[in-house]
Amino acid sequence: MRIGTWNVNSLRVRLPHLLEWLETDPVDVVGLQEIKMQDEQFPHEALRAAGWNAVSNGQKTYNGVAILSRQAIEDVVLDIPGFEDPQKRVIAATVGGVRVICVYVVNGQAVGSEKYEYKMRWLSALHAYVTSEAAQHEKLAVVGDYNIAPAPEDTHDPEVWEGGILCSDAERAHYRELLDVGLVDCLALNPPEGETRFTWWDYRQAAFRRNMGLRIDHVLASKALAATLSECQIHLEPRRRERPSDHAPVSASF
DNA sequence: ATGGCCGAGCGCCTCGGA
Repeated sequence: MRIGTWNVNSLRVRLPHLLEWLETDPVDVVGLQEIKMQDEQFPHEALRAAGWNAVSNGQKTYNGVAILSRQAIEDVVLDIPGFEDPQKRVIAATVGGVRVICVYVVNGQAVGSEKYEYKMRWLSALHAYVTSEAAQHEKLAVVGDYNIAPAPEDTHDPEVWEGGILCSDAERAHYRELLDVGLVDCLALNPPEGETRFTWWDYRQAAFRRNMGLRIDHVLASKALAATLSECQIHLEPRRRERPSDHAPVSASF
């Protein structure tokens, strides 16, 4: 099974890119982030016509997540149970015996800001949720836009990024805590062969062409699942298109 | 050209993104 993740930055704008990518690359399940639309607007028909089932947890303008699968989608849970949050950032479902949690982690804006404090609280709640899910599902994948670059080499310029937002010690401690639940960072374990380790590039300053990026989109897999990990990919084709998302899709094969 | 982004909305500026 190949499991993917992609922050599409508006599904309305990116639907043609998504359909083309799904046709080109043999993923079986994919988590989407920043769909930026309500569930009523979700393009179920276009996806179904292309052979995809989908469940979404959407909201207007901001955030919004979804899971797409060729196989049947079961046991859907929205949000982090027990954590009060108006922002739609989490959706979970079971596909082919694998529990998949799709997350759009809070950005946090600046270290020490109000949004950063929200990010800290949010990550604590995610940790509790993932701990509980890991206890119930041997095969678990937690995929998404984590808005955390786990290590200095996950930024194009540590001089600029170290200690700042996405790279602070507290954010990285939260990330390690998730791994300590018994999850493996698939891209870090099995880096794809190719020109980059990054998954996001700013729209400004020709950052993609110059490979000035960050590795912030991750596929985390439970040890039982990671034991069968064969290949990871960062799909650069969609990032090269006209009017791209600023994130590239990432996938891991099990 | 060493750079000056992009999506959304009660839109023509502001917010949020990372």
